Amino acid sequence: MALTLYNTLTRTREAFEPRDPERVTMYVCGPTVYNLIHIGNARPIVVFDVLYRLLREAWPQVVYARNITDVDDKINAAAQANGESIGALTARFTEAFHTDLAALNTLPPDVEPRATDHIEGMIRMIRTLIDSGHAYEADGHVLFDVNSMEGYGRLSGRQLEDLLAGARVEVEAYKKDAADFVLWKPSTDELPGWDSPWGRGRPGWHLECSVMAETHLGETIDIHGGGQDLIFPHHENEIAQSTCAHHGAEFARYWLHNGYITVDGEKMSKSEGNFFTLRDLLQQYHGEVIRLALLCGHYRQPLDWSPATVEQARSALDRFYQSLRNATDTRVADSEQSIPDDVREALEDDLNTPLALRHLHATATALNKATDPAERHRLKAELLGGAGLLGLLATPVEEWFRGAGDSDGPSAEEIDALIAERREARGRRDFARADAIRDDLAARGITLEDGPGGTTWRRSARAEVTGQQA
RNA sequence: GGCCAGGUGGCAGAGUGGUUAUGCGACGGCCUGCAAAGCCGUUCUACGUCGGUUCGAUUCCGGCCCUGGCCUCCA
Repeated sequence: MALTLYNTLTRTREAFEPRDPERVTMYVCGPTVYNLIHIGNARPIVVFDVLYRLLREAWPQVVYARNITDVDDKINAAAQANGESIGALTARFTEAFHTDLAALNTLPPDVEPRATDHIEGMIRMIRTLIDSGHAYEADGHVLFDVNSMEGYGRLSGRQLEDLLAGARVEVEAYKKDAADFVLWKPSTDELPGWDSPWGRGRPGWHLECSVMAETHLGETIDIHGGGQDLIFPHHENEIAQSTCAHHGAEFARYWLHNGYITVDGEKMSKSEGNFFTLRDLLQQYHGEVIRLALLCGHYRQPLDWSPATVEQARSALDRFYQSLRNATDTRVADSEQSIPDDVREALEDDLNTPLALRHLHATATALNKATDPAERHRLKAELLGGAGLLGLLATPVEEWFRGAGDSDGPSAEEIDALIAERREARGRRDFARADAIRDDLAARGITLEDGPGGTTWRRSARAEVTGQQA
């Protein structure tokens, strides 16, 4: 497989070659579980899910780790604000995270380590860093000494002097250098804490990822992914910790970062408040619609989120599903699905999902046109296989059309009865009655389609219903 | 101030040194009792701006303008 990936570390596209072809490793930064994730948080999950699927096509074993951060000051604050225990809060939002992601048809990672299960490893790594002169204890804290490391700042492309010049935060007096970051900090009795050689305390943010990657994937991992906003300081600091703790061994060979979701051109972020939670979006749209919306643009480009973005994704999916619905004459077993070369090649080219979708559209068009049974079978198998690599078209066709839109419309039983009545009316050539039934259903959000195999129906998209009423 | 992305047709969004992206939308036709879906065709002379290189640039180089981001928690 000729996979090319853009590596943030070198700022170039590179041919991907796993360190060990028998065991490809990928680590993606997961959520801090203190609230519901928003669509911006979902983007990397979906993007790297596609990469995971692609890698699994080419290599026998891919180990994908995605962490859960369940110790963090934001968690402490949220628990206190809710009057809820920290354990209950993190359990609740971990569960919510899993539920929301399942709706997006993402594969579970092979390992989902939790920070609180790795405290021992963190303490061990801190000790190694202190012993090797890369960390120091000061005022109850343990800090990483950025000046002890050659090449600090390489990933984010910045010099220590620049960091100082731009520092907007008051520098703690105990830091030797303003850029030094916390590995361990003291906890009060009320806060979560663990005993350590430096007293009862809790880990700094960046440390957990270094330790969990080491524990589950080894000292050197192939791919490390996350959103662009993690490049600095999070990933920069992970590199510092891991590289120094492993005596210079390379931490991650390919660094991948997805672009932001924006709203009206501005970055979506929790602190700005301009975000949509995935939970809310799932109330309005099928998970596949949201998934496709995320894949409509290249992963490294910003993606502006608006109702139009999602409606467009829905239209595209309707088209794909319609194509499948028009091809019920040929059955494709799961084992018969095949990935078209052009779709695979588009994804191998730094995950060019828009180009892959273009090929999928061409496949759908060809399927709509094809008359030869063998060709129809092949095209349907390719449409399903190609879409499957993107994690799409996973919903049974009838469920797609009948379950879409508002759920408070007429029931399937009522619709079927009306269709039967209408068929009878059409048989009598009583078109006035037949059309009345169809118009009545249309007004209630149901579209009828008379095909060679009889009449099928679909729930109209919400926007269409609104549009007709307006 | 330092650093980094990006500016493509009505919208979304790939890509390429010379030949159709694609989807959505709009318009016309075929099909249909009429529709819907599908198919065919058309539409918008698309590539921020000014120079340069070139036989030829949206595509390479440089200046400029604009937008967004990072330098602080953030996917």
